[in-house]
Amino acid sequence: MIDLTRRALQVAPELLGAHLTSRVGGEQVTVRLVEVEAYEGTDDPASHAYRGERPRNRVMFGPAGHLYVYRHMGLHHCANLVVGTEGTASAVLLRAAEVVDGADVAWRRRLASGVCRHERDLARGPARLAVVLGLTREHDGLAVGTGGDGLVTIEAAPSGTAIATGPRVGIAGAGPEAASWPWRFWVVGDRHVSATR
DNA sequence: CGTAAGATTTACT
DNA sequence: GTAAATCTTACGA
Repeated sequence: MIDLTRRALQVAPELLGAHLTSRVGGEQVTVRLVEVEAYEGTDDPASHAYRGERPRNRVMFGPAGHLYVYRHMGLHHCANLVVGTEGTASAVLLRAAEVVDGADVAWRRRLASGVCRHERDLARGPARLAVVLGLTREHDGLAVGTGGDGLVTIEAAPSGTAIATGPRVGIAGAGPEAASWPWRFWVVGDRHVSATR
């Protein structure tokens, strides 16, 4: 199993290929993570925790293994897995995944709050992934189980997944330096990785 | 208290 | 390719 008490930069690549199961809302969906980004808290200009603890981001300052879910652009939700030790505000943004179980539920949720044509786009992008998993602000702070128990659980990937790295997406406003750091990780060649504009 | 900008997605020209 | 949707948080006055 993955040790979530290390910093995001170290945990993020290990989450690729891992299976995440959500039983939120009484329905089960399992995805295989194919794209994530690391955010390092108060030292990272692109992190929501950069300017210190706030009501919205307080979960990131807590212990590892909890969800940080935020609302973005009024309409969307994005989910992070809080890692690191208490007080570091380290987190990993879940950007894209492949649905491996509960596809019927995933399709229903996506079509209910938007449009989706291809299986490839089911969970391709952080907000889409949150929809598929049924996660909203209500689930901010929810504990993530690592032993198969809980509303949301995560299961380590078999090792050997080929990984690529690159700059994070959509953080130009945080400055050119942070925007250049290769803190985005994805599975090489996987079609479910999100498109970058 | 008012305003600006945002870890995005979708629709339209 | 470009813009609109939509609302919360954050920051300045």
